[in-house]
Amino acid sequence: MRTCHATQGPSPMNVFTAIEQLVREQLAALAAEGALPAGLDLSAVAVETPRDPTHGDLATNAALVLAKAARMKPRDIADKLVAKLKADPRVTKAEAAGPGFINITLDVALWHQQIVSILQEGAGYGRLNAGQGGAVNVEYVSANPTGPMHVGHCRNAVVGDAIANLLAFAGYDVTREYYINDAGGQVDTLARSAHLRYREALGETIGDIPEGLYPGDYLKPVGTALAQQHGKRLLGLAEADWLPEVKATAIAAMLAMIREDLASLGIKHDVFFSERSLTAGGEDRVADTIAWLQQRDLVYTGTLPPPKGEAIEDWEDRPQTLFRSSKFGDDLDRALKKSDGGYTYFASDLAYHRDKLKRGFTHLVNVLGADHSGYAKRIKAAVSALSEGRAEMDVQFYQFVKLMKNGEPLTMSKRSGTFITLRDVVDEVGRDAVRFMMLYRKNDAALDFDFAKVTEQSKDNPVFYVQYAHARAASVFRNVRLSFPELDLAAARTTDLSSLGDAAEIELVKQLAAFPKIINGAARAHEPHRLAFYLFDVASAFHQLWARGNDSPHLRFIQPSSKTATAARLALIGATQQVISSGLSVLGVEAPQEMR
RNA sequence: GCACUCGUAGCUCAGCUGGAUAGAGCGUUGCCCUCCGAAGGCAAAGGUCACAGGUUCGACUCCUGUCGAGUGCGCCA
Repeated sequence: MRTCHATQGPSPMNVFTAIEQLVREQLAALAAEGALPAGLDLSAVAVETPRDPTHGDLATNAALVLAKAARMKPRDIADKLVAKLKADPRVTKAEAAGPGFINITLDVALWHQQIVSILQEGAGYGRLNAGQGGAVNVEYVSANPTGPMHVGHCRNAVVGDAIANLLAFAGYDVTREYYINDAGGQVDTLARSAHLRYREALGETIGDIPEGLYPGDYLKPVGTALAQQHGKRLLGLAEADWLPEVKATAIAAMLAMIREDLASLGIKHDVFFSERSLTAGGEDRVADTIAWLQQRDLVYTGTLPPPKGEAIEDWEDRPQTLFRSSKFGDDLDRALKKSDGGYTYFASDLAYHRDKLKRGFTHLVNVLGADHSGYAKRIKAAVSALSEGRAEMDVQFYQFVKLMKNGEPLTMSKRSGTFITLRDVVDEVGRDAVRFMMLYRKNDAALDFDFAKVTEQSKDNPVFYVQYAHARAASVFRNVRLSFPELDLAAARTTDLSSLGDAAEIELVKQLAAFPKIINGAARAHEPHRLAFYLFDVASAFHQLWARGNDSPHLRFIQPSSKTATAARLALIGATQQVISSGLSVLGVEAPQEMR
């Protein structure tokens, strides 16, 4: 996929893209002169900030990556390119170094322009139009509607929501979707559990909840509601007669609860898709899907070998309806029908994903817990078959969250119904802290979530560190009115920035200039944690610059003796605030003006 | 047995499409508030990137194997 940093607006500029473009232009010029072979693949040519600041502002690997295809020594290419780059007025220094890197030092005015561009673009800075090719569907949470959400769902919810935000920010047309598993045996169990609470609400003593039913207190209100609605009418009915009604009521109640839980995290899905709807209303879209696959010879009747691991006691070697998923990279073909004749979960999922494709999505993202990792190949195979190779499916897995308190693990017991709900966590530590902590880790890394640490307001807790940078910046804008009542962000936007030149100031601008690159990479990889770590780095650069003012008064932001210097620094601070607030909003975290 | 994910500082973790001397926080040691918010900053110490091969100008990153951890393996969802 091509990287794309295209932006809207009058003439916004990004240092990275501008210099990358310059490098490509000069490589093309060299090719035109015959100094380089024509038709070289430039896709691997990159411009990045070198780790060692003595290597200049930017570096390109162009000579290194082109050497082989061009059949030239890296240093020879580098020398030719250096000569070209030096001729550009924006470049003050260019030299070949190491194995063939080209280190570039830029006119400081370019960094100043970067600040102006960020302020010009405002909330649009960092937005891309990388996704103009197609619509993307992000399916996340999809918890069974059998109870309140717990911490495991929490990570799913936050990661999925951040991926959706990220893709939207990168220019994709995003739909956030929740698949309701309301067709299987678990919702029947829910209905039976609710029926028990119904009898309880009518005065019956029910004693211990039988093994296999859901014991949680959260079903008591459902029982009460059923009693109010139906009186004793349901008591006389056979299970087959009361079950559908009770089930519908219970599922609706559970979904309402789940929506509230999600809302407490600031999450709202666009579509709630019911599994049951696939086979309701006189149609059977699962059968339709199987028939569609059958026409393409992707379904057959056969037997599967028994699993090699632990022996299955009631293994029965029977012929069954199978989907040829092994033809699309899966290890085995997969069953579509159960021995009782009903569809498997996977069969429904095939129909569901066919529906997604029919709705025009070309990119599908699914967020699942690590316990479903075995499902990935299967569903990818399904999408590949159903879209005939035209849509791509990515499954993001996350590891489980270990809840801790002061270093001690908190155990949850489903039996007793005393698990820790998502709501408990949000109520105790707050939405922002929960969201940031869930995102401050790679998805597939295990996460210890310590209540004590997450509520602590210190550097140990990256949420506050980043938010504090934003609040500190806001306080400068409040304070500046004392010295220069007429100075504000609008005034700073058009000011002369030539007074900015300290290494710490330019370092911060470099960080800010990388924002669109970070968005692009994180969106493409579906890895929101990259953005969280980036924001930590921006905050760090800002705090460092701030602290420089302690020892060097001339670096303080507010310079009572110089209005232009103060205005220039306000521009830098304003740009920093913009990046932090935009980035945090993608993560779904507030950017506070004040944190006292 | 097979598949997926992972193994980086004492601890918890980053490391972008393969780039230059592998980074951060915590913890440890020593510093910095008469001064824009110290919820902050500076410095020191701390590494066989699990192990062994391979690919190449170059490997924490890609390939193979070994060891170790987690997850899963018709008809649950």
